[in-house]
Amino acid sequence: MEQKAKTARQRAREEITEEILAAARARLTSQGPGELSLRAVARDVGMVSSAVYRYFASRDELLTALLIEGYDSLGASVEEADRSVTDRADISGRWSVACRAIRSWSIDHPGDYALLYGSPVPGYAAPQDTIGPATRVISVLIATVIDAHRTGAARIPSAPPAAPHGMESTVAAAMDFVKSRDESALLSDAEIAMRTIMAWTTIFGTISFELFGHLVGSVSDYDAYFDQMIARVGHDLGIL
Amino acid sequence: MEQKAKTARQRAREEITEEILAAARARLTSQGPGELSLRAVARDVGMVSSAVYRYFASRDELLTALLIEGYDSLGASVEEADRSVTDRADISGRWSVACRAIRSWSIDHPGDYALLYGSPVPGYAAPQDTIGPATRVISVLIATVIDAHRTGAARIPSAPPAAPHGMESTVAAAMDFVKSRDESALLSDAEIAMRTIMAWTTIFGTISFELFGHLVGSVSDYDAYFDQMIARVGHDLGIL
DNA sequence: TGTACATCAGTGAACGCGCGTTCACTGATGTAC
DNA sequence: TGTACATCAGTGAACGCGCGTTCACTGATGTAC
Repeated sequence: MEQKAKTARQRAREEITEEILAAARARLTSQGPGELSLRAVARDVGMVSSAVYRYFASRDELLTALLIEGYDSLGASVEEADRSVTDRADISGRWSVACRAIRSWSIDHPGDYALLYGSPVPGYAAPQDTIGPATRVISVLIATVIDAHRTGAARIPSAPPAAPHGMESTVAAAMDFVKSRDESALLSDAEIAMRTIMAWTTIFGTISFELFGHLVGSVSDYDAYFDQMIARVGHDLGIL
Repeated sequence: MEQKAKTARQRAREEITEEILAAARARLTSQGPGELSLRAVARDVGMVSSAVYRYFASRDELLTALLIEGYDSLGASVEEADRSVTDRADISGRWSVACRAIRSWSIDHPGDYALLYGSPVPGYAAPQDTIGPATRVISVLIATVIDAHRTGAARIPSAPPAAPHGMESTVAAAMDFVKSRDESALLSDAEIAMRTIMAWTTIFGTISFELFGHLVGSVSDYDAYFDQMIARVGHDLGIL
């Protein structure tokens, strides 16, 4: 399939596909994904609406491509941020850099963020292809947690006295997920798994609250708040 | 303004206003708020689309009414749950009952939840009238935290070593909010304020992740997970 | 208690609009000989 | 290297649709005398 020289047609196709996606993503900034209009996107790109059908079979297929591109873009940002910490034993550095990368990307791509983490588009069900890209962020976080325990830098958090008993089955899915990726079995401690999911949820909950306007009366300095938050979440998780 | 006997007209107006709102809320379950169609709502109620304009001046006004109703409905549920704990010194009981009430309401009203806590409707800015109702939930949580400290049942959480210094201004808005409600100044400890906002954010972050499908591969038992989560969040906050 | 007028809920037609998708077409690009 | 045919990107018209909102109207309800 791989050819030495791409034909002009192939090159043009790839470029225009990207142009359409870029225009659609730009539209998402001011419009919800449910209202995303194929005709408007076509207009932005400078083509007639029917021409888009040479690239995407339907509006839903465009949405799917946007979802995948979005998860991949966010995932790549976070992975790159993590990789930028050359001292791999610097768990604290890796943690804050990764968390901040999530937030920075979200602020820079509010439209994509709403598509990925806002209310789902009614009548649209994301296909299987989106699952892989969607797990890239949590995978970086999990890897950091696992490394923290490998190097002995982490405590295993203890369940608070008020917590209900018997938690293994609650987070079993997460532990299976980690095991399936053969990341050793260190996350097989249920308490670590629990706290990792909580951390992940809190990070995105914070970003959603910030972007969707729920922190307006409560937080004065979003940057500072986020840094304070991830320090506490990392601490509660046992890695800071 | 208050009259002894309402006229038939007045009674009908109130009832039909409620019918329209109920139909709109039902629509929100299967449609995003951005796609909410006035004509569809009118059809559901059994009137012609123009008749709705006797009750709401525009689609935006309908949305505003739905927002207020939604926040009030959620707020009332949580307040009632809190009130149901007769032993006011039972902080643990009040905490879990209130948190569970938030989740129960959300699961029972997924459409309203998406309207309140999902991506904002593009091109629609919520007016001032929604602020009051929107603060009812956090007010219940804050009251519990304050009572926990009043009765001496709570610890003041300490900032983890990794946390950046100087946090007072970060959560100043929240502390002002509490002070303005004259709930004594006990939340004026910045660390408590910080942890309270984090708890609030985590609770809604969890519900959003659950309802929007992000926990599918990670959590096996949502009920159990939620209970485990609020136990830990309450502990981290110092009240459990 | 009865009449005259004012208020108001609901009707139905109409407005101008943008939407997703289909289809027959034109003309440029690519491929086989 | 040149020609003949196949592939494919983009056009423009058309389809049927639902939308928010306006408007003149009818008939029921409410109010003042």
